[in-house]
Amino acid sequence: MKLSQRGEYAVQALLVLGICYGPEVIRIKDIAKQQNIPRRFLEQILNDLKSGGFVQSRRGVAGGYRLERSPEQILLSEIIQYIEGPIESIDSSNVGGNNHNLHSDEAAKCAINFVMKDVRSAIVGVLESVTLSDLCKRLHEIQGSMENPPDYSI
Amino acid sequence: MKLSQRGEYAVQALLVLGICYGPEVIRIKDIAKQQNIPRRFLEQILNDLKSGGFVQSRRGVAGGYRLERSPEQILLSEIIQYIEGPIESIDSSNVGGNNHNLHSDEAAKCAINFVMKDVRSAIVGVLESVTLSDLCKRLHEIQGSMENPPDYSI
DNA sequence: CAATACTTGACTAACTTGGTCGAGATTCTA
DNA sequence: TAGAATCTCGACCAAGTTAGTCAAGTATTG
Repeated sequence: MKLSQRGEYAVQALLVLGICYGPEVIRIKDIAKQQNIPRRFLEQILNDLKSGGFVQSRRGVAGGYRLERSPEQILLSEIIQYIEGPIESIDSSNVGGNNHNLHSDEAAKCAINFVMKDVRSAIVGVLESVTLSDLCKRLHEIQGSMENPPDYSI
Repeated sequence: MKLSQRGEYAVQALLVLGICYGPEVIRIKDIAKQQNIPRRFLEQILNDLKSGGFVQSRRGVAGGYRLERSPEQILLSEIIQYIEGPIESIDSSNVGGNNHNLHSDEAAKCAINFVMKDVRSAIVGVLESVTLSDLCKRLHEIQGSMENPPDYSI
């Protein structure tokens, strides 16, 4: 279970916007530079995040992006499921209901699906428990530990 | 979170071998037919499962495959992690230890990794709780519900 | 008007996935 | 011992996905 590059970049970008959350807008260029993301690629991603209702944009010379909602209101599960596609696939065919007339391969697939459904629930459970705000706090902690670098001098 | 076709076929094949677990050996051809898996592709997969220590093979005219261990001793997590690659990626760089001298993109990736690590643990947790034997039982249940098909006659 | 920044969609190179194929090695049976 | 059945090994291939680039356009500000 690994995020695609696209997915990781998306969360990184939202993290930056989350940290700087406010009425002002932040330029693609700055996010790209700070997070070391290819600029043109990030354009695509932010555009996509806009369609997904995660960010707003402003065009023109003082343009840029900001979050559409506050970081507390954005679940990591939403972001990732939007960018990477739904984790909880809605197939659920032959699960829990009538399992009649299944060929033996279908029966096997069905048995496997049973546990994969649990796996997906577990994933979503973890991701739903984390907001963008939580991630921002975590980032602050990590950066906090950088503010007091170990003193190796005598 | 979805199994690759390869992964699903692998579990299906092991399920068949699990159901028929015993000293005798089962032919690729039969597994392929029963589970509707492309024969040549299944050859690859079973060969791979052999390298992974999941199955034994016998060559020659009465050849075939059987499980290397009993179904109770095979965890679903082992199978899937072997076929699909490790879920619990061992990177864990910058996790829990010294987070000094991280560039801001590294700090962000680190924060993200923190929660992805939880996700992976959750996945492995579910998969470790299921043995091949459990899956076989589940399959029996599903097939059991086929033995008494609904009677639509008057 | 010029500069800046987002917008849109086409394009591409590299990689992965799902699968096929041929030739060989091994083993059983007649 | 020949031949048939079966696994073994590695090359090959088509289609799809991923990561990323590019060009031309639109909107906004100074």
